Amino acid sequence: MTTTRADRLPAPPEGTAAEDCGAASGGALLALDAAERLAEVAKALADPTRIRLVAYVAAVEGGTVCACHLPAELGISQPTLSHHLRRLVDAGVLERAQRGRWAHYAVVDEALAPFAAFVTAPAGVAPTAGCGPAGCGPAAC
Amino acid sequence: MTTTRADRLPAPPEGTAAEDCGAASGGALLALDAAERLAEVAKALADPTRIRLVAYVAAVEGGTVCACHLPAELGISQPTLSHHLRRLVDAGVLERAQRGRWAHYAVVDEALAPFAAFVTAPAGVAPTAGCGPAGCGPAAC
DNA sequence: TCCATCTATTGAAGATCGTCAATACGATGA
DNA sequence: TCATCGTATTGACGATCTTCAATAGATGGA
Repeated sequence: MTTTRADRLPAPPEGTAAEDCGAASGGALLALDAAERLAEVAKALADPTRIRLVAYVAAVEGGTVCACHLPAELGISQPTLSHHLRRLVDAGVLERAQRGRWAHYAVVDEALAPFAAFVTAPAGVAPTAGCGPAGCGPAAC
Repeated sequence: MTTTRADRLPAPPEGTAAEDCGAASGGALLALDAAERLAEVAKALADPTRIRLVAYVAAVEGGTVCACHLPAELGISQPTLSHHLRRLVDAGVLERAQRGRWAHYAVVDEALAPFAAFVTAPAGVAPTAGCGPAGCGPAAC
């Protein structure tokens, strides 16, 4: 049973372990639908190739993504590139404009903003912290 | 072939499409290892249950996560909860301290910071934008 | 009209993931 | 010492994901 850096965690005050479990009885977790939306963005980014694509699109003026060389640079095939771009568009992370033969992409900041807020301050998106029925936790469960 | 909101993307200037492809010849993508590290955090968060767990841990004073009620509240079994917590710890998103029978968790801000920076400003983590060999892009490829 | 280019889709295969039942392990209290 | 509690691990199953070969579709130029 592995233990990480225990010293990093504040020790709960003596005799208050049960209450430390959560301030409010019936404390709520983040709503499932909100969590699912955040998880969709995370899933879209849960691949190094897609991370690189988003970084690339964000950095390129005008957002043209050239399939002609990206597959070689990314070490993937053209259909795989198309698949990843599709995944990013489906998740709303990128948006796509077709101009003639060429597809142009842009990062959708509005799609990333809630996720950025979440990873910057995870507690900020949770409703009242709590851990269930009153009296839950060490010494009480 | 779906088209998203084309008007959101700036049209490249006339006659500059090729150059729009990227400013620097041999333009680099984000390094693969950097992308893999970012993708690891995204993978850890690519599940609504783990999103809720991280939000919960961040919100709870002292970070005690009570398995006694969380499975029911999350709609999962105790082994699945344990699995998810393990995934988050392995990814470095959470850290864990065992105190007697009880496990205490805390969010590792340092692990989330690079990812937060990435989703806040994806272009900021890419090296010089570019799209490969000089002259790449519409009209040049 | 035909050909080239850029991109998307389909199908398949292997890998990974989320889930739970069963079980195991360590800590604690009687 | 034994029972209970909180948590972890194992194994298995179904679902999802990543990949590429083959192919298709749209656009543009000759």
